[in-house]
Amino acid sequence: MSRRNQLGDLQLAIMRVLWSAGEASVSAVHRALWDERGLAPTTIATMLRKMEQKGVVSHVLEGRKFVYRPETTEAGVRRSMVAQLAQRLFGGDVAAFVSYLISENEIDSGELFELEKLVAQKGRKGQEA
Amino acid sequence: MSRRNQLGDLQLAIMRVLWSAGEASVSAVHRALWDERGLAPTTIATMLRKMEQKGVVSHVLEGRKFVYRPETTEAGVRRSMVAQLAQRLFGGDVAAFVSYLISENEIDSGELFELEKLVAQKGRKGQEA
DNA sequence: ACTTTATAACTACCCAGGTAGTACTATCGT
DNA sequence: ACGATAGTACTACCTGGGTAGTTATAAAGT
Repeated sequence: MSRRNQLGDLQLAIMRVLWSAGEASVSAVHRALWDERGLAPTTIATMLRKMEQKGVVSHVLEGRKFVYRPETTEAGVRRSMVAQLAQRLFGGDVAAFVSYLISENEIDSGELFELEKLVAQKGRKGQEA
Repeated sequence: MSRRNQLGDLQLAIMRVLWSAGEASVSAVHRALWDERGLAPTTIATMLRKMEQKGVVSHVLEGRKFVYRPETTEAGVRRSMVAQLAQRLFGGDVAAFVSYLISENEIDSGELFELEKLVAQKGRKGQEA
């Protein structure tokens, strides 16, 4: 569940297409990313092949084209990638990570209010257990 | 301030040594990381050379050995790396990032209490402005 | 049937992180 | 003076992300 879910930038972009579409052919992915990246179709195809070897997508043959499906969830990828950064930067201490984010970044007060509620809620849940 | 501060795992480990010691020779870094990694001294030396080309460290000749100094701060590196992940995963929305972290990860209630204070404090500061 | 066109496979690069051996040089101990 | 030691430089290799050309194949149009 770990190394597998560490994705590069292009891989993430491709996964986003697959997650939102459910499944997509190479050319569909290519079209979806064309404006944002302008890559050659073969680049997309190569990347998808590499990603399949890695296990994050799979394909089925449909007519004469490959239709790719995601084999990992967005939540899982987020979890792994965040965990890895937390590990790298804060020795895995997520709370330290969060407090760093709050203190070092500009978060507007509306967002902070939402966070306050979220933290309070979580806090109560923690108390129950 | 961007690509430069994206560091790999070993690079981060080396930087931590330099940050905490202020400066260190190759062999000092090697010794400091020996238990944790067991790498060859030449590996450390090579990495430091690569890091110097990148601009994150510099060296001065002291006697017959190179003494390396960090040329970037821990805060800067954290900022860049967190920003990059926030970009990759949440389109740069740090608040979304934080709320994700709080909701999806196990943070114990003591830590949450601290966070609550921190958020409240930040909230007040935001109100003033 | 023959050409265009779509699709996939293979191959090849580049870059950066990571790992380390080998070669050279200077210094140090005897 | 000479061999061991310490230190750097150079070179090489592996991996994975990223990018794409070239080639093979199959389908589809005329």
